Formats: sequence, C-alpha cells, structure tokens
Amino acid sequence: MESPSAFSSGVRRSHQPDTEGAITIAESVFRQIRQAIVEGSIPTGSKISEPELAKTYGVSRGPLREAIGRLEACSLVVRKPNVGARVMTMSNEQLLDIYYVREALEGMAARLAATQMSDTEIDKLRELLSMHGSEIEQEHGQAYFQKEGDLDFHYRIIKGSKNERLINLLCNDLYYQMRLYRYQFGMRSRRVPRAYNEHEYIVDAIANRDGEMAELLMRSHIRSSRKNIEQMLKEKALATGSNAS
Amino acid sequence: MESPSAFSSGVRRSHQPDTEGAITIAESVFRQIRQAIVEGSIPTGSKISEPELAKTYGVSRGPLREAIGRLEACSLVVRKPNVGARVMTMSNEQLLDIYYVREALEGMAARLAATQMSDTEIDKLRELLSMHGSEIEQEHGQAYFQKEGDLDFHYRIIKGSKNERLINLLCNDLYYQMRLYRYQFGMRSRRVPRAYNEHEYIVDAIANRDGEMAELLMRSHIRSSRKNIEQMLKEKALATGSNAS
DNA sequence: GTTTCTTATATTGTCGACAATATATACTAA
DNA sequence: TTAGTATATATTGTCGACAATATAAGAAAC
Repeated sequence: MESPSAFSSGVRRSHQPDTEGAITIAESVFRQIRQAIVEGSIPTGSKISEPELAKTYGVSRGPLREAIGRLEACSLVVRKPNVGARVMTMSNEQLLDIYYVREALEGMAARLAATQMSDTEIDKLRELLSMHGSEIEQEHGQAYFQKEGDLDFHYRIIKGSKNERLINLLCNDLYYQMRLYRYQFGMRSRRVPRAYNEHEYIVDAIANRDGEMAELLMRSHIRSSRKNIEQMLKEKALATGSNAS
Repeated sequence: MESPSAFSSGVRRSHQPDTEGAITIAESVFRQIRQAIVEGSIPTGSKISEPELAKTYGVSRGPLREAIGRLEACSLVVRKPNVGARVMTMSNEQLLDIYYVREALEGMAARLAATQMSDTEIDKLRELLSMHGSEIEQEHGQAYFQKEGDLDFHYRIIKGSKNERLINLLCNDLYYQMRLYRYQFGMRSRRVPRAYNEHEYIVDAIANRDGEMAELLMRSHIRSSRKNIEQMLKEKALATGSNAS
C-alpha cells in the first residue's frame, strides 16, 4: 500500500523491460507478512487464515498463497495440506538445532571472510564494532543485543564470505527464524560484554587473514551462545516445574 | 501419475481428517518436475513455460505455479518477475560454493551422528558400506558413482545427526542441486577407491563415538572432493581454451 | 542496411468462482 | 450424560478468465 516504487506509477514510456525492481504483489505481501511475524504482530503458533489476510492486505488469495509458500520455504510457517498454515512455534530442540547449523555455517563464513573480505570492508567492520562498544558502555549492554546490533556484525562476516549459497541460507532463512525466536522467548543475553570481546577477536583473526583461527573463534562464539541458552532453558524448566523433554 | 496413495482412491468413509498422506496436486507436480530436472529430462538453462508444462502434466496453471515456487525455493530454477523461470545452470563458482557449504554442514552432521546414531544404525551403515565395496570391485567403481551409491552413504550420516534443520538443508536442497550438477557436467570421479576408504574411516570414527574425529574426516573427505573438481575444471578450461574466470 | 519506434503476440501476474476437504454444530442412540 | 453419527459451515485447493508486462514482428526514418 505504501511505498509505490518510483517507476511503477505512471505509464510505461518505452518497451524496455524493467531490468531491475519489478516487485510483484506476492513478493511485497511476503515481505510484509514476514516482517509482521518476526515483530510478533502475528503471534507465534497462530493460524494463517487466507481469506482474512487477503482482506487485510487488500489482495486476492492467489498472490497471498504464493507469499505463504515463500514463508513456508524459509520455515517461518508450517503448512498442512488441506488444513492451513500456522506461524512456526520453535521448540527448544529446534532452536538448538539451528545453533548447530549456525556454528557450522558461520564458522565456514568466517574462514572464507578471512580471505575474501577487502581491507576496506574489514576497516568498516572494525568501525561498526567500536560503535557497538561505545553503545554498550553507555547503556549497559542491553541496547546492543536488543537493537539487533549483534546481528549486524554477523551479517557483515557472512556477506564477507562472498559465498552466495552461504549468504542465502543464513541471511534469508536462519536469521529470520532467529529473530522470530527472539520475540517468542524474549530472552536477554547475559553475556553481552563477553560476546563483544569475542567479536573483537574474530575481527582480529580476519584482519590477520587467518581463516583457520577465524573459524575456530566464530564456532566457539556461537557454541558459547548456544550453551548459554541451554542453561537458561534449563533454569526456566526448573522455575516453571514443567519438564521439557 | 504412478503410486496413487492407497487411501486417496475410493470414497471417504468417515469425517476423520487424512492425518497423513494428503498429497496435493502442486506437491505431486513439484516432485515430478524436480525429478525431470535432476534427470536432465528438462535441460539445464531451458525456460519453464507455464502453459506448456501445465498441459504436459494435465493441471491448471495454479498448482503449477506453486510447484515452480517450490523449485525456486530449493534453487533448482531461478525466476525473474514478469519474465519467467529457467532451470538453474550451475556455474563453476556456484558448484564450489556448494562444496564449501557441504563441508561445513556435513562435517557437523558427522560430529552429531557420532553421538546420535544408534548402534544398530551404525551396523546398518557398515553393511551398506561393505556392499558398496564389493560393487566397486566388480565394476571398477564407475557404476558406484553413476548409480549415486555414494549419496546413500552421505544421506545416512546426515539423517544420523537427528538434526531436522541440517537434514532438510542437505537432503531437500543441496543434494538435489548436486545431482543436477552431476548431470550437467557429466563428470566421472577418479577417486572412487580413495573415497571409499575415507568412508570407512568416517564410519570408524562414528562407531568410536568420536565426534571431533568424524567431523575432521568428513570435512577432509568433502574438501578432497572439491579439490578434485577444481582440478578437473582447470583441465577442462585448458582443453577448451576458454578462460573460466 | 541499420536503428528506432510502433504494433502484435505470447507469457506472466492477478482475480473471482467452484470443488474438495476439514472443522464445527446439531442430532440420535445408548 | 456421553458417544457416535449426520448435517452444515468454513477453509483450502484448483480452475478458467482477465490484466499487465515482456518479447517478437513489422514499419518508418536516417
């Protein structure tokens, strides 16, 4: 509804194809719903009613279904034939599964980034990191993670790998799921300062063009994050008394 | 066309939902096209004409488009808005990209399999492996590679990780692309015997419940495979005289 | 002869309607 | 009252038709 692309308005003047842009309704609705999901506007586990959402976004069921298909492709919704789609609810096991995948993929990304990133890219990464550092001092660390600054850092390294497949897997699929989880569980990390230091070490390794070390550090970084979450889940299970298998 | 699920035929007798099966036309046609692509029946790079394929499979364009969407999700086709879809053509770079991703993911899979696979699963894996061994002796390894027996082994270990996300990524996406590539380039591996031995070492590590070692060996295995391919690509480039960047 | 613009054709994207399936409601029987 | 069954309703899956865009064919200008 908002943001009508500058070219789509008005009449096409020539017969040259829209070499770029060319946003389709299905794609637009897909992005909107995805945003709504990771923000929590559409609650976890809730049913996706096609007629309802179609009316909400003012489109027909056709493109809407295509949008749902894409959401399913990145695991943000699960769909049962003839029944419908629900927003994914992430079990503890699924969350940990994702961390193992991240450990493997981002470790590789760091290794590749150490050889693929340009010097200027590394400089900019350092800049970003020091910016985060000052934010942490100011706001006692909460802002850093809350505002998804942590993700920025990881994104940069992933992109730095210059491996298209790796980038797609992590940035288009896993990281949206991470954000969804973050909403679902609403956890605050207690290890912000330590995580920040780990980030610094990783950048150092990349700057030294030491791929082996960069991978080790990145894997250790993500592994620590996973163990932290495992710990929190354990405490949570004790607190509620409910036994999570 | 074949394999009509046992329940879908006949009249529904009760109002219980089809808790299982429930195959939709879109899903069916998706699988058929996917098979056709990895077999090479639909050539690499060829355009996917919606009206044409709809007639071929005897369905409307609706479910066909959904099928194409799923093919796009696993990168078997690339789609440009308002233009259409083409079967993916894998560049050398893309192929190598995939190998890096495989190295990371399957390495992790082997690590997890070492702790997650049951003893009987490991026994069955050994069985499969020795079967492959005898096949290789008989037919000098070509059949082994051609019949994709190699993939069986990797599948087992991936499944053995018991990590749903890992399994999905590898088995539903990357491996179909690998098969497509195998058709596109029609390469024969020269390192079947060596690969077989590497497989044995990997199983040993898993049987010893040594995840660290299993990961190292699996990564080395895939890395060797990649380097072999890099070598072949280099030779190919020299032979044709065309310079691949 | 080449290039540019115009027209025509084909394909993709979108829509509304119908069919098939699942879920909810009402009813009957024990 | 409860279990089971039959009806009614709602939702999903599929279809054919229309609109928008891109590609191909043809005409005009240089």
